[in-house]
Amino acid sequence: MKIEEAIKATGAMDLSAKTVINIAYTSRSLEEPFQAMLKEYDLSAQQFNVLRILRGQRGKPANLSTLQERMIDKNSNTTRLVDKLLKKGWVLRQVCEKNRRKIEIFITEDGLQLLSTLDPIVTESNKKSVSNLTNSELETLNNLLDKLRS
Amino acid sequence: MKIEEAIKATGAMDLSAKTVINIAYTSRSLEEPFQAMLKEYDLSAQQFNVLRILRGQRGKPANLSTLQERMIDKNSNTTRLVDKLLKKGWVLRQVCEKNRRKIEIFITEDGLQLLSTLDPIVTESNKKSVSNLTNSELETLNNLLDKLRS
DNA sequence: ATATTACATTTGTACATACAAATATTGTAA
DNA sequence: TTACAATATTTGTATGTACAAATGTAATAT
Repeated sequence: MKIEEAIKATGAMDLSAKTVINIAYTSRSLEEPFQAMLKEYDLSAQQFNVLRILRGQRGKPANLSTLQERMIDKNSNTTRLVDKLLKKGWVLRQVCEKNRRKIEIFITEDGLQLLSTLDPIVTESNKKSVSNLTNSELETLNNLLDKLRS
Repeated sequence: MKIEEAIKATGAMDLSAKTVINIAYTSRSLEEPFQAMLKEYDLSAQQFNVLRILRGQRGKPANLSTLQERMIDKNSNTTRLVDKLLKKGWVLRQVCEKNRRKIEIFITEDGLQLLSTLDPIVTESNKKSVSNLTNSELETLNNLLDKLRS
């Protein structure tokens, strides 16, 4: 469905506005079902994002600023986000010995286990999300988005 | 910048995952400065979205379910969102005479005035957001996003 | 050594969001 | 006409988010 119909726009939209809205709208339409799925595992999208970043560290700890830097949705309250993960036993938190201002955050075995359970579900969800486009179209789309941000 | 670099991914990402993340990431990168701009006018992105939908009604009232349906970010609490706009004098709310379950919401003159002030700023912001792409690329991008959602 | 500045995180506060339950109104069927 | 289901919105509660101020630590200059 064309974006104008999707949002039931009244008048003609200029190309820039249309594109900006299309990106936001498409993003939301993908996130909604994904977040609903995560919720069954007591995870928010942000928490999931943090767990994946921690797994990507392969044993190396991450501190809060690293997490913030890499998160898709930047948010000043990474502390409380990590609190939630800690309470559920999916991460560990300890003061860095070399620089006691820093906090080192690790993913736990339970956290890794949870991600393993989610991996196939997430892969399937992603595949389904983009199944209307061919690989070549997906490559084009990624290139355009990369260029748009550059 | 390629999305893998932007989020500092460790391993290779499959095309579906990459695309889904690219859309979310790009969307956020456009929203952040836009929301910061709106904030100077004491508006959230959602509130702005509602005001524009109401203007699009050209005098015809909208009820809550219409608003919800058309909003980019679906949200079950349109009531409270409208409360905020009401408190700032940008919308009016009255019970529908024909069906007293329904609430009719209108944009006020002040609300229209605010949007008029914002129009050129928003247009400029949108133009700047997508200035790295040619018109032809923008058309392609919109088509791909439309197709992805279809 | 002491003061100053920068850094990293936490906390307070206000606001936003999600979802379920409650309320009120309308339409329909027995 | 009463009861019941459907519709539209509001409210309660829990959780999430944004930003400024506070805290604690480290590095640098005086």
